Amino acid sequence: MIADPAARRDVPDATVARLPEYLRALTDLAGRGVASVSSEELATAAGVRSAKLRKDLSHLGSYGVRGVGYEVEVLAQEISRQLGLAQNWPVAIVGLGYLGHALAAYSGFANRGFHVVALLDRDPEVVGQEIAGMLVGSVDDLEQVVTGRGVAIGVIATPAASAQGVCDRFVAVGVRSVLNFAPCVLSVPQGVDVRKVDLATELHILAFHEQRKTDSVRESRPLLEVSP
Amino acid sequence: MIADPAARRDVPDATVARLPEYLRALTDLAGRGVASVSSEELATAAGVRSAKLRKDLSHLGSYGVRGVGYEVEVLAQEISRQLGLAQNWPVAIVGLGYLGHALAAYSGFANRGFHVVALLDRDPEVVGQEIAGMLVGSVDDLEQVVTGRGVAIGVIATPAASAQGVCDRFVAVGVRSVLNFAPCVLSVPQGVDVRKVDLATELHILAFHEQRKTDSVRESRPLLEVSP
DNA sequence: GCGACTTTGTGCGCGCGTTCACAAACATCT
DNA sequence: AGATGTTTGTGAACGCGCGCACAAAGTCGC
Repeated sequence: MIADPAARRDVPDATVARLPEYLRALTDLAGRGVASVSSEELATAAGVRSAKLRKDLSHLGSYGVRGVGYEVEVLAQEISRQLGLAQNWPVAIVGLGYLGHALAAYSGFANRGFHVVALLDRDPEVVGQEIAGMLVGSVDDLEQVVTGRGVAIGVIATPAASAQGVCDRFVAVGVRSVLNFAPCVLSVPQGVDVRKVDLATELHILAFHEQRKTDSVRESRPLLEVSP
Repeated sequence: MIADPAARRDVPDATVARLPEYLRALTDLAGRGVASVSSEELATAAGVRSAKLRKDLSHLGSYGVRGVGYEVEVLAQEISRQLGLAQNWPVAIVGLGYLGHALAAYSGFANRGFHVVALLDRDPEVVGQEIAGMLVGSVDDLEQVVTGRGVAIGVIATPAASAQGVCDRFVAVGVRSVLNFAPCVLSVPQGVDVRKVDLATELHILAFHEQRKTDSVRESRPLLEVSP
């Protein structure tokens, strides 16, 4: 068995944020039967520059061969291991509106190191329904379900008003990683990680740049002009 | 009419990315009848430090009063204007699986400066259905719909295999802002903005940190210990 | 076996973003 | 009106991350 390389700690956040994309690109290549890639090719597939990719990978250790490139399977395995996807993390989803429904049915979870072990909702109308082959439970049983099924990551897809309450209950029973889709800020004690995804935020950012584009078109006439 | 303040151009990307969150917090405060906030309070509500908030706002101009704070309505109006939300951007959503469905039904769009004007899918089974009060059209009519209804922002919620094709057709008819939910990299010509949201990516990042936590717990015994 | 070529891994400089700390500006109280 | 207190706006220092450019290390051809 190979011991952990020296470069264990200290992977920059910016690098960690890109590792999933590298892994996706590698899985894609492996699926098409590609056995080896250069940093240039992989970088293109992942939408970054090759220098950035190489520096990112160097933080994990040295898994390439100079003059050749990277073995797709080996590198995918290593990134997967570093991200901790060997463990098939048990995930619970709370709130099964349209978004929660989409998350429960998302194959990207099951296929990529995660296992949805619980669906919970407050609405008695929804509790008892079968979604994506799983029975929806009551949010009243949150503590019991989280503890019993060893949930490590909690996903909140409730309305904003309920989000903090659900989060608090997650934290109280030991969940230290929360993915929040509700449009609100969650306050958590130290040691708990919260990541937020707001669909409207992304659109707002696009709108900002779109406005700047149309503004500058109005100022200087030429259409479809590339910058000098 | 008030002329645009000097600080028009040059809003840093990092600041733009936070403006939507500030706007959400302000809208929240306004809804609760709050008329004035300090940078400290607003920063807490938005999940950032007050110094960062003030520097961000300073890029838009000077809308606060020293010794008092910011008028909620005024500031919300200004951020809204800067983000270009006065225009109610017409949005088209392609791909109405569970995720597309969720996006179409998401009230955060309609209420916050966006107007979903078209839903398109490839599956004849889905075309003709009514989703969120709107009839689903065929993706074959994409060009006609985009042009006819003046679509400015395209949302792609198709499987990865179809995403690039849809994107190319968007770009060909003049769409320069694309929001991509498909797990793949889209290549676009210069001048077109693409933002990507991958639900699995966020979970992967959480998994990485979660693994580091459990690793360090295994190394040093104490449970639920705060750092010194 | 040796030279030419290819590709990785990385040292270094630069630019952006964050944070600190404080002066300027306004309100309030006496 | 002047003193005191509060909060904004910002100059300056710091740190992180990105990109360049190259040496190191391997392959391939002869």
